[in-house]
Amino acid sequence: MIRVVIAEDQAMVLGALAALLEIEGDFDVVGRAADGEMALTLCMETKPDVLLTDIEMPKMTGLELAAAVRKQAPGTRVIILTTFARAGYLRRALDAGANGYLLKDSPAERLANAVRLVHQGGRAIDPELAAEAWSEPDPLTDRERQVLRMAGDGQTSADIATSLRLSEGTVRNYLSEAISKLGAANRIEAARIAREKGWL
Amino acid sequence: MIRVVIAEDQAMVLGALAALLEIEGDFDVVGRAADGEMALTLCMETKPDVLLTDIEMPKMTGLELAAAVRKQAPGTRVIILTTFARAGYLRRALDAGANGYLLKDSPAERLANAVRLVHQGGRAIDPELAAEAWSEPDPLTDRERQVLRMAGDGQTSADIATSLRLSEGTVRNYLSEAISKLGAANRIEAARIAREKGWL
DNA sequence: TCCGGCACATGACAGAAGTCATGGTCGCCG
DNA sequence: CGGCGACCATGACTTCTGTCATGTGCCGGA
Repeated sequence: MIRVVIAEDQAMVLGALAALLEIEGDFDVVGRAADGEMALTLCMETKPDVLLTDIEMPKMTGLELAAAVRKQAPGTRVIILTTFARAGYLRRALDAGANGYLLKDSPAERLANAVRLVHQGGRAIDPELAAEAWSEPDPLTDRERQVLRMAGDGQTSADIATSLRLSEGTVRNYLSEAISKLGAANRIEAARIAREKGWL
Repeated sequence: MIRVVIAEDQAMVLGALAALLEIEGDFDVVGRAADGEMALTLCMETKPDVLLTDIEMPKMTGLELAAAVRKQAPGTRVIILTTFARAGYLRRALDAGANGYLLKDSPAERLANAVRLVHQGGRAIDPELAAEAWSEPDPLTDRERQVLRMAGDGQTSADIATSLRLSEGTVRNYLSEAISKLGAANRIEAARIAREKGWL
């Protein structure tokens, strides 16, 4: 039996994933956590073979959790399971010591196999992502990203200029460059595109 | 046996939900759909007792799907299962003829009971949401909503005016009214607020 | 060392966005 | 019928946005 802890903030999905593994017969779900801190505690108490975790959770993200588990419960191997096919996330997950990275978009059958593979010492990277990881990199500079994020929340150029202690013209210029780099027609579209690519 | 079709765009979650129901013993998952159109086709072919559907899906939203199923497969009862505790969604779901509305945040045990309840002719509204449903109603008119949605995607007033065969001034006026009704400072913030409330 | 490339920064100007006053149409109620 | 309120529609006016020309400082390669 492979002993598994699952961390996922949507209770319904958490329960469903547990059912999905238990129906296979060779998994024992020894812990369920609704946030990162609870997951870390559970991992230290139960020393599971595998931790399956979402990224976006309250209190501690799955990426922080992966790093903490690697330090404090080194026998446990970590699989990240998330909605987001963002190249940046995969890189940070591997840096944090994760042994697997799956997308919620990929078929359910893949989950059990990935857990088995990682338990045996292998790696399980979602193929959809492995390709995308080497695709177009974020073209935005730090300032452009910062300004675009604020503009996407509805702040005016003047608001942003005040917050960042810049002139209004400068802010508009960053936005203009971001708009041009992303092939957008205005700040709204630019923010939407950047968000979709995971660059904000 | 209660015959169920599930519609959910994240394949992993779809599979997990199916496992969750099948493990109970009294459900038969007769169809799985990754988008709204596929779900509608499946419902017309298999005439399930209950359709369990997400809201945000490609091609056809869960709300549109609920309305279509009510018309074209009236024997099938519909439960909406979604992440979003937005009052506007619940209201529109009930208007569309849904018999249940569950949140992915609520415990997994509740799902099976809700499906059984709805199958017996009852209603299953998530208690977290039932209270919130009677809060502030959508203040936007049809035109305002339509224009705000397009503006929120990054279209300019001129684009929108052309699409809807209006003068540019009219479009700007609708946006101005929406901005004022929502207490926003500009179209971007207005679109964000409306989206969060489930009014778009 | 000198130059080119890059990120950062600014202001002037044309064009888009937001506000306001105004008027039209429809349905509803006294 | 007449008045009222809600929604739809428009143009004039002010404010905000997006673009462009310009300039600075910093780093790495020839």
